[in-house]
Amino acid sequence: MTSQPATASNVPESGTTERQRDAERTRAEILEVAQQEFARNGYAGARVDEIAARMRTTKRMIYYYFGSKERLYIAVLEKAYAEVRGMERGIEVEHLAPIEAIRTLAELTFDHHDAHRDFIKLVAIENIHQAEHIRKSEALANLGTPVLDLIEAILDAGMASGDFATEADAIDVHMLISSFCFFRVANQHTFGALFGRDMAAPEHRDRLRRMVGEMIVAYLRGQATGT
Amino acid sequence: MTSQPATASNVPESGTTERQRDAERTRAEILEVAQQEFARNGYAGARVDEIAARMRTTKRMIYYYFGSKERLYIAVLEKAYAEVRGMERGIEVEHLAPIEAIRTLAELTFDHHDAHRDFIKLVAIENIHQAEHIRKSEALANLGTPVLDLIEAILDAGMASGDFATEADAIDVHMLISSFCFFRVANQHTFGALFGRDMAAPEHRDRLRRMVGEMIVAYLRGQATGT
DNA sequence: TGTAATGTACGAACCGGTGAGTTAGTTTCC
DNA sequence: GGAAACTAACTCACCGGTTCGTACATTACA
Repeated sequence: MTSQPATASNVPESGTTERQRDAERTRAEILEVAQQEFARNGYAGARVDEIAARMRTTKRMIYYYFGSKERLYIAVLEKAYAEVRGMERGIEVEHLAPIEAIRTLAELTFDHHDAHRDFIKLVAIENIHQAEHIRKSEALANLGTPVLDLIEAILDAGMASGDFATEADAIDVHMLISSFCFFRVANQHTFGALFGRDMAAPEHRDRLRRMVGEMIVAYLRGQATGT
Repeated sequence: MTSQPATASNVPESGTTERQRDAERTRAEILEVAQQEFARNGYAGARVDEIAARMRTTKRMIYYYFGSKERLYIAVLEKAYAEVRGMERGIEVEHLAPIEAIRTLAELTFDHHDAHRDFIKLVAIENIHQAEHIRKSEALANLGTPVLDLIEAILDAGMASGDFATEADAIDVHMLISSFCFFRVANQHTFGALFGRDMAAPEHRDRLRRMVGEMIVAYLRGQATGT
């Protein structure tokens, strides 16, 4: 049996020794490097030796802390999703009118995707594997997202004020926004190769950022004139 | 040196012997199985032995026909993209009014993504590898797409008739439509695991199909009332 | 002193790729 | 028409590097 490290939880407790804090730092460093390696090469393509080579630690320590390549990968996923949740909880749009609220939410989602390329790649990789690893993690299965409540509130306010005419579901709206932001980052390489347009370039990025906001606003206003 | 097969081109010529047609069939079968294997497991995760095991041919023959794992993968990509182009050329919406034309195009794109899961996965995989294989293929680099002309025409007609108020770029519009359709299929597993909603289930699929049409129409009509 | 952390070296399966020879369809030549 | 020559298509056995994972000894710390 492989022994497990002392700190089972990710939260550093108050009564920790210097030794434990060192170990926690090593753990975090492994996760950092592993995230890059997995994002760059996929699960099967990632090399444990390569992760070890890019750090001070040895491969032995990776197995000491995480037990297996798969558990390391799951730990990377959990950390990445935790960061996303944290970011989502930081969004503050309650003070805005519904139209501006949803537009701002869309643009912040856009920025968030733009700033977290590795996370996007991990999600894409995980989907290729049919989310089998996410399902193995109790920390991630059926997690939901804080933004959903936010969207729900904006939608309700918009319908009440008459700004929105389209009866929409919060998850659908979340998907509509996410899909655009996700696609631009995730598919930038094939898109660039096929259409000769680099969607990550500043001028395109800014235009597409405005576009996602206008798109969601136009959709929710909807029903302007009948078909 | 490894010898190359007789048929350098993919197009079966008229003066082919039965032997060559047999070989062509074997080639096609390899591509079919390889597409599944690559789509299921990614490039690094795919096993040449596994592809061989699922057919009558041996691994040696795969190397005889395609030379290397990478060239086989590229051949799979080329075939998949060729099918997409063929489908896109089949779209007929010129007889429709702009609004209905763009809505129909969006819904057909939706259907197409829904019906070609393997292709979606290949694109996702290729993007993880930063499209390095697509760039290695002369057949695929800077290819463009027939739909772009179609969208361009619809956009022009819509602006001329006054149905559309939003000045939009054809590539942007294509991306707006594609991103939604792509995301629903590509990310269905993580989305399902996180939100407990199976976007591939019939009831959701039908609603989302309508949604993509309404979204693009709403966006192009746009500018209903100022901010 | 006991336990957590770490270094070293290695095992064993896996996996992409190949050398070399064989079978059988096609063409050539009389 | 048919034997001989040619070669594309195919089989079999095998290699060598890679890669995840671990056994075991050792060190540093509480």
